[in-house]
Amino acid sequence: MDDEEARNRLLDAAEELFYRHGIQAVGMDRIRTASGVPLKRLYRLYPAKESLVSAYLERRDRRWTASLRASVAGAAEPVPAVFDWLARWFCEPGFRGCAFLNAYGELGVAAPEVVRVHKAELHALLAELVPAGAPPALADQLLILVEGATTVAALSPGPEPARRAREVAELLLRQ
Amino acid sequence: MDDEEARNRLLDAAEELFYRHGIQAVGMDRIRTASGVPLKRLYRLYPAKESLVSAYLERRDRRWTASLRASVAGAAEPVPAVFDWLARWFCEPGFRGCAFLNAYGELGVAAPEVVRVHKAELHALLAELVPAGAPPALADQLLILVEGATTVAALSPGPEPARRAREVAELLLRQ
DNA sequence: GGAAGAGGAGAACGGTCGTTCTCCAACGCC
DNA sequence: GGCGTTGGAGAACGACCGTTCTCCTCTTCC
Repeated sequence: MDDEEARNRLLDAAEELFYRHGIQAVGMDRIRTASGVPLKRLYRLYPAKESLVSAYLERRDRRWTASLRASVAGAAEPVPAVFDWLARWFCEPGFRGCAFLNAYGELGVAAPEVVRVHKAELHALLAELVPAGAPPALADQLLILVEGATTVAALSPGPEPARRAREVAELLLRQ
Repeated sequence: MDDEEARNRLLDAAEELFYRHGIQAVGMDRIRTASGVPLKRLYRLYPAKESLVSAYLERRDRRWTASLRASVAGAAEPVPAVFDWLARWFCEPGFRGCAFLNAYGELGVAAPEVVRVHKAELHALLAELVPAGAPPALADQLLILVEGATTVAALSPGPEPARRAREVAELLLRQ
């Protein structure tokens, strides 16, 4: 097992455990057990828990954003496509809301920078999708719909919040 | 200091510390110091940290819901009044999003029951406010707007998310 | 084959957690 | 005043945390 595979295993274990149970509830020893990577190597690759947490969120941010962009890129109607993508996300087993918001709620000001970066990226992505002549507040309103659907789905998973938000978004686009 | 005042001091300290720093980050000793209530009495009134956490959230739920209901009760347009109330909440110093969602994100399935109860109450309150002839999905959509505005404001406090959500809600009501 | 180094397994360390216990001062009752 | 009870202050306890260290087993190079 080379360092790259060790990193993958560590991030897989960290993502599974941190997302499901929260960050403070999961100890480094549990990540060692789940990943099979010895503690010594873990601390060589990630010198402290904080850096493992940041790496977990950064990898998740890259995958999440890339998946959403890819799904929207080929769509005839990009804004509704965002909510269709959300509906599929909400149905994934183990879905438990936005990992970045969960981390921010748990860690507050101690949350890693990538939380803010992730939300700024999402806002920028939505701003790219709105038609050229639309009012500038439209991207903000779409962001509220995306965050609201995600939050509602966190407590009662399933595609319905995304469908309801999509209806509202289509109404906004027709205005 | 009788038991009732001790309880008030404990819940004040718990609310301030748990909401600001998260639940797991705050130890019982810190609550003792902040409240001035001795550890022995703390454990007589709340036999474990878990019960103090539940009591903190339950008191917050009662105050939050009562304040929102009172503000909406006297309004000519109840639905927009919800968002005006949100705008004032988002401007309070130390605002850091919904305490119940933060607790759920941190504790997951171990979160106390009051988290679910709080969200069900909010949905029921919104369902009372929609006009009689409105489509049944309207309350769900308003809930998405409320949660979305709260979530967006958690990361960048201020009244704007509530104003943007209010515009969308008014558009929904006109449909 | 033997020396030297890397890497793994897991014990150990200091600190902090939730919770309990010890000790003592203050008070009511006779 | 003497005595039993209550409650406060804070030490103590066992468990677990993040992190480091020890020890041993392999591999590699000559």
